[in-house]
Amino acid sequence: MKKASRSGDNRGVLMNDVARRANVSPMTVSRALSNPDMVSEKTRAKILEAIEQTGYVPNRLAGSLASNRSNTIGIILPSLKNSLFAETIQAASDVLSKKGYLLLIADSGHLLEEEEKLVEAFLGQRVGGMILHNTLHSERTMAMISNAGIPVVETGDLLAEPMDMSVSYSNFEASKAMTAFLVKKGYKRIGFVAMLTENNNRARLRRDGYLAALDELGIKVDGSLMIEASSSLEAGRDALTRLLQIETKPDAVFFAGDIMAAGAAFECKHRNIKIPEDIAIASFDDLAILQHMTPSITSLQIPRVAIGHEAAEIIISRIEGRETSVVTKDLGFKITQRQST
Amino acid sequence: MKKASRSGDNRGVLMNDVARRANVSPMTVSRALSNPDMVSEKTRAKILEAIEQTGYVPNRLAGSLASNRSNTIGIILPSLKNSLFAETIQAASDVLSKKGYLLLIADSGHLLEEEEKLVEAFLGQRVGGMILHNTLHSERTMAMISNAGIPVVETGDLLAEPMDMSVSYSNFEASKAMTAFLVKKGYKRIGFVAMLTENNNRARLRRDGYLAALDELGIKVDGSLMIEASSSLEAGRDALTRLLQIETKPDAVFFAGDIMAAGAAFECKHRNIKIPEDIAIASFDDLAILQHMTPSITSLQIPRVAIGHEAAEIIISRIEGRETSVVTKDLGFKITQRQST
DNA sequence: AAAGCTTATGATAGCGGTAACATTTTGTCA
DNA sequence: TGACAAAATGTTACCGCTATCATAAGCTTT
Repeated sequence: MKKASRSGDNRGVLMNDVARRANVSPMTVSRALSNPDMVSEKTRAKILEAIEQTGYVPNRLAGSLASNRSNTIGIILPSLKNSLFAETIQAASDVLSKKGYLLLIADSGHLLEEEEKLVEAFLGQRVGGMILHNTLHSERTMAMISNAGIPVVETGDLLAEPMDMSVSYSNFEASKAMTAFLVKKGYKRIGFVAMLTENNNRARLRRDGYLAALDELGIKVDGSLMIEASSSLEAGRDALTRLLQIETKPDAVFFAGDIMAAGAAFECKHRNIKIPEDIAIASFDDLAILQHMTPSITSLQIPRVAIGHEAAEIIISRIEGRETSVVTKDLGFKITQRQST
Repeated sequence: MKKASRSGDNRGVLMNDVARRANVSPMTVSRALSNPDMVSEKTRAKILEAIEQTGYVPNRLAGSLASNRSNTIGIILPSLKNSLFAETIQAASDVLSKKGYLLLIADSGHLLEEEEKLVEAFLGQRVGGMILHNTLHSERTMAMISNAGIPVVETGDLLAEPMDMSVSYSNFEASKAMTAFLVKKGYKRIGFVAMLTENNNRARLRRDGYLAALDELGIKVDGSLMIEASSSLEAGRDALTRLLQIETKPDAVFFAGDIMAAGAAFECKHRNIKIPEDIAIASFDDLAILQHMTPSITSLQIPRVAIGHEAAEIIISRIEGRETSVVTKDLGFKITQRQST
């Protein structure tokens, strides 16, 4: 269409154009935008009018470059497929956009090296801070982050020694608590369905919590009651099916991963197995469907929204210079007993 | 901690440092990174080594500013709360990150003025392209976009006259098809639960599709069979309850919004209403749970993944200069008949 | 009304890269 | 082997904005 010559390109309205129109220097325009109080009311009005008239949109790349400040925050999740992170993202996004920050999002597909690449890309983009859901990182990832000196929050699990900051709940404690809850309810053979543990520390911690609870309560662990499954309805159905095939069936199953419990419940209905009479079911997460199902399903409420919220808040605090002594913030969890146990 | 003086600040390793270490000019380093073939193999090796040693991470803000090219794409959704967009986001993200683009994400909360602000913020960030799910925009939004001259894809509905490009399916046709399907199945009084139509063109189009089908098939519309509800399980249950209270009850209900049908199915189970004997249920979306429920629920399959995929592809094509003649791409839909009808 | 402040605005020099053009090195062929 | 094109590298200016310091304008104060 148009010649692509450097000088000829219309790159749009510049701060300079606004300045000329308002009869001030570009610097004053800059101030009017980022430090309104440093500019007299009259001048500000002139400038705003000029902006309006010209349709000027400040170039934040240039701004960030010059000021060495950025208004983007990066978030890396292990996956976007599951809706699970939706609430967290939304919460973070709410807080951030309210304060004028933009959210860069990416998923690592549970791969450490992919996370590494993404961290590098985000740092290249000079994000002001990062939220990482995974708590397991490559050496280089950690080196790059510590080198960058930006605030970073890890949200996947409560960390005693985070790279920088940790905002979460304890997967171990949560899992342990639910297991103990089931034991106290009188269940004797409690099955455990873990998420895939490869590269997923949360999955391991949940499994460890289950084991710790049994151990503490003096119950012998039966390996055949423990299996792994991916996070999906199908996997949940599958897992249930498998557990029903072992010699001495479980009287309760604790699904320590996303939406698997719902899948299992569907499978029970399908097979006409009564919950909780024939088998009790408990879930780690607390998706809306779990409480709407018949019977409703006992589950652990994870502070998804709070995590997004707090992570964003804490990063902003740090970016804006408030010294946050907080390094680790435990947002807790809650067990909601429902009809399934 | 440290003095915050401009010169004193350690802003990290610069291209210059790498250049010196590799005994070349910065420009050669730049080329080695963005146009490897323009640099001799030997030099490239030296440079890569220097980069490795120094841990240099190119500043893309500076790069984008100088080259007037950006590696970020923005996506604005009406909401992140529902998981609904997860698949689309993931699909887009996959394509984009594979090609080295980063995804900026934000939600407008179904508000046109919020969308406007976000578009401005994205343009300020000089995104290379944008994906907008909403198809209704403020005047200024459209002005800004046309002015920016970047590729923009609207994905919420198939548009005859998109601002720039449209990648989607026809909400109207889909809704009409499902309604016709129910009619053909022999249902006489088909209830319709719409999403909230305010600021939501898709909601209106779906309603219009329902009306058009009835009209075409010579069925009189009964206003009492049409209600609006927000997108949630609760709202679905509620809607069903309301429809069961009218004098002449519907024998089928078409839920034209996200997850409402699942809510309705739960409510039926709760009230011991048989599906499809007492009432048939059809859903607009096709979430995994719908096919796992008992009975499984007839629904419309929306090309969520394809939309994200294609939208991203087409934007990249345009950014990279390939002239895409495509303006509107219809990805279609599919009705999956299940036990509920 | 001049001195002494505070407040508002301007001039200048980068931020860290890349485009465009200039120059050097290398390779090729008569 | 000299001439010349192609390939590799360097030089310079500038992308659009902001930090910093300098200057001008407004306000007290006595």
